[in-house]
Amino acid sequence: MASDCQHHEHHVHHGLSGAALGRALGDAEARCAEGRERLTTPRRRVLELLLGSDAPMKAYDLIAAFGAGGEPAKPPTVYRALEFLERLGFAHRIESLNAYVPCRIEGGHVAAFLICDCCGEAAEFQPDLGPSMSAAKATGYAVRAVTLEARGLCAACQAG
Amino acid sequence: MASDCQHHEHHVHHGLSGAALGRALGDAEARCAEGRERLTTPRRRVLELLLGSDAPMKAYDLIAAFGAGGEPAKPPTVYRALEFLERLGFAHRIESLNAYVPCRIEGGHVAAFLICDCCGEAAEFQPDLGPSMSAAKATGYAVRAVTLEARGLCAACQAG
DNA sequence: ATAAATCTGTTATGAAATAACATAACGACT
DNA sequence: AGTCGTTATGTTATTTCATAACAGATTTAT
Repeated sequence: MASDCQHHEHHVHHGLSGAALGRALGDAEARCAEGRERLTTPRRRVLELLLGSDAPMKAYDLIAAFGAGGEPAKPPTVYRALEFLERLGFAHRIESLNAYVPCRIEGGHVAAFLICDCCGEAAEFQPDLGPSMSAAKATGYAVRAVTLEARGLCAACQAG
Repeated sequence: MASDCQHHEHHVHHGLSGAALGRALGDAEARCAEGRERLTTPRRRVLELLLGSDAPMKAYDLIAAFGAGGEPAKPPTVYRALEFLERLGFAHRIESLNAYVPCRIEGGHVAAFLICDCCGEAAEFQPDLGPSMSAAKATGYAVRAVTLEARGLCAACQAG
């Protein structure tokens, strides 16, 4: 997390738990089945950890939290799971944080984030990239993926 | 660099040398003087390496290339210089590559890049972020900095 | 059943970045 | 010129992030 702030009371907590978490995992399972992909144990576990978190998680946070009894995972276990989750659109990597979040937006989309430098929250949103990318088209580039990360202060942290 | 391609003949080479490099360094020196900042020896050397390169450079590329006689720099030397160059707008970090480029656009601006996954070229351009960021405004975020990185294939690598 | 493909477990290593503290250079002021 | 506060550098060590390589297990299709 960034430079921890004092406004956490004001913050929406994104982490899922209980039935909501179960439903999200079930949805993921179903979407895997459609695509002939397998939500195996380590993949499911990493997704569960991401969905349960209120903030982006670092790879080594996931590694430490992986085991039910507190035993850490080996790094490749988690990195492979993250690779899978990203490929299927269940998770996104936030480059400027070296951290990961579960996807919170339905449907195929460009991932874009508003990241609070004070409390560490990362809010996913859907940018309208049409105008930005028309400049790119002119150069002849064939764009495959776009990363957009905006750093600043969330409403709660500005207020505090 | 990415998965090196065979089309390098088609590519524009961005690296400066000779008089052009000298002019660019002189400009930087002048801009520093205006802002009461100092383009010291290690800072100047790192900027020189970036300006002379045809592609984004990794920090450890810079570390290895730093010494005139082939002696590497110590990591903090280069990381501090990069921090300075970014702060003054002389260089940009490309998050999705862990690499750095000299700034190639005049005036204060948002840095955005088109990155070729084949040849490793990174073209800086000026995005129109108005529409994308109106969504952000609605959430109450105060945005301080924006990173936009588009991955794909440049014109030359599509052709080849 | 068996082959091909995919996924996992494990060891080890490589790459990227920073912490901490000592020393040196600069700028402003008297 | 001296000296004080500030800014920059030098150096050692460590931390953080990520992947290579290969053996073994599991799944899927035939």
